[in-house]
Amino acid sequence: MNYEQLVETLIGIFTVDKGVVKILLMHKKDEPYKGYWILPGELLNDKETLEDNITDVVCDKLGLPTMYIEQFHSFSNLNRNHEKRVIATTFIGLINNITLILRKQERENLELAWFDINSIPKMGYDHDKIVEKLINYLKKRIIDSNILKILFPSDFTIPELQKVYEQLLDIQIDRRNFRKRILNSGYIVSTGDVNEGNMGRPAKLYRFNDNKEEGNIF
Amino acid sequence: MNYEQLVETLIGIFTVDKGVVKILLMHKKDEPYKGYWILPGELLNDKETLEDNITDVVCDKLGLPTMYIEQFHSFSNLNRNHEKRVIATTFIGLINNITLILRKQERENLELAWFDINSIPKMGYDHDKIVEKLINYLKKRIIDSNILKILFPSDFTIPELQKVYEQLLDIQIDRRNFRKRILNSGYIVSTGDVNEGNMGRPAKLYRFNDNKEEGNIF
DNA sequence: GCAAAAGTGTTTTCAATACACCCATGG
DNA sequence: CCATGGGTGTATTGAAAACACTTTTGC
Repeated sequence: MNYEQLVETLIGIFTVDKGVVKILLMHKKDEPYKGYWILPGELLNDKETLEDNITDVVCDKLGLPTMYIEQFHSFSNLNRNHEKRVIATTFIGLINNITLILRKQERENLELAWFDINSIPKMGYDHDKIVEKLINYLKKRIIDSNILKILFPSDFTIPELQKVYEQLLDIQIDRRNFRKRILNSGYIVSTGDVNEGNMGRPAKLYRFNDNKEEGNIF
Repeated sequence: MNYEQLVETLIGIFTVDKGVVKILLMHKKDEPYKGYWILPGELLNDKETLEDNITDVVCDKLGLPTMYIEQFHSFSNLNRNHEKRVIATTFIGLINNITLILRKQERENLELAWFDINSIPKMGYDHDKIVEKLINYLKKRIIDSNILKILFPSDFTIPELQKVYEQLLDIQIDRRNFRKRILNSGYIVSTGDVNEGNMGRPAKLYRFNDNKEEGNIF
């Protein structure tokens, strides 16, 4: 009986771009699954923790800034990799769009792309199932004010926030009631500025309140 | 660089006994950590999944009936085992007291014991930290009606249920309001029987409603 | 001046809270 | 008959839901 295992990490990195939730995927250039998309990740060596390893993936391999990372599920089906047995410990990463844009140009050579979570492309290995579970997990976590704070940096509008809610929770909320609830909750405060340049009346800008402790909105 | 890893599973099995939440621990009979308590578990071999492995632990090693099992966190600190590098994938198991008692006698030779989660004994390895996180996780999950349904089989009383709530969520709830909320929610239904033989007025017995879909109480 | 999107106010409804009293059993 | 624990009812309060109209911009 062999007890030695290969362990890999995989990460689903999410961001919000104009009210649309997106995930970062890598284009696979070699066989197997050439041309398919996969989650970024790396084999774990015996001198690093899972968390160190995934931080490496994010910063060194992908060239992204440090971000909020949370461990998710470990997948161990025997046939998830057809060549050898590999256990995957998966992570969820969250980054706001502002921080992201600053670094975007640095790695144009890497085949990375953001996908609307409602239009996931053809995925290699078992990554389609993993992505599906990651998205479901994000849906459950989205009511956490800390998660929202990470995805929405200063200067977001209430309608933008509402769009993400409705998308992830798959519900429709009355605009006026949404506004009232979120403002009364004390989780967000006005910055005093407005969002000009779009169609219609400019929206007021808000940011999450740092003085408010973590909690569930809704 | 070595990529081969030892992976173990560990499980925290919880039950509720007369309104007290308890966890099942094993007494370690050999060095290291002889005399300390540890979580049940086993090394993973390369022909089984993590879930198969932990089911084996529960059924074959511990002699317990099949139960509800959920994967929790994977721990990979380099020094969590001082002899060699072992990654632990942990699980939470839930079983109700009724099912449990039926099998209790079978394995009196195994040094297993149930501990009130407020009186955890001296634990080996990093299991104290793992137990703490498992308990915190259970606290968050306890509002899920499906979790409660597993822990409370048919014929529980409302005060029993309330005790567990107050214990885990660390709150005090007015008896009359608790009763109203839980009954109005539709999650539980009366069995028509009463719980005789104790001090005071006999309590009515309830069970979780199978026709009610999963949701959060409170 | 009109379409598009954002903002505001009022009434209703329902559930959570606070609170006091009565009931059934064992000793 | 009394101590112990369980069950019932009501008034109040607050937050969520339902609902229509006004404001600011770009074209």
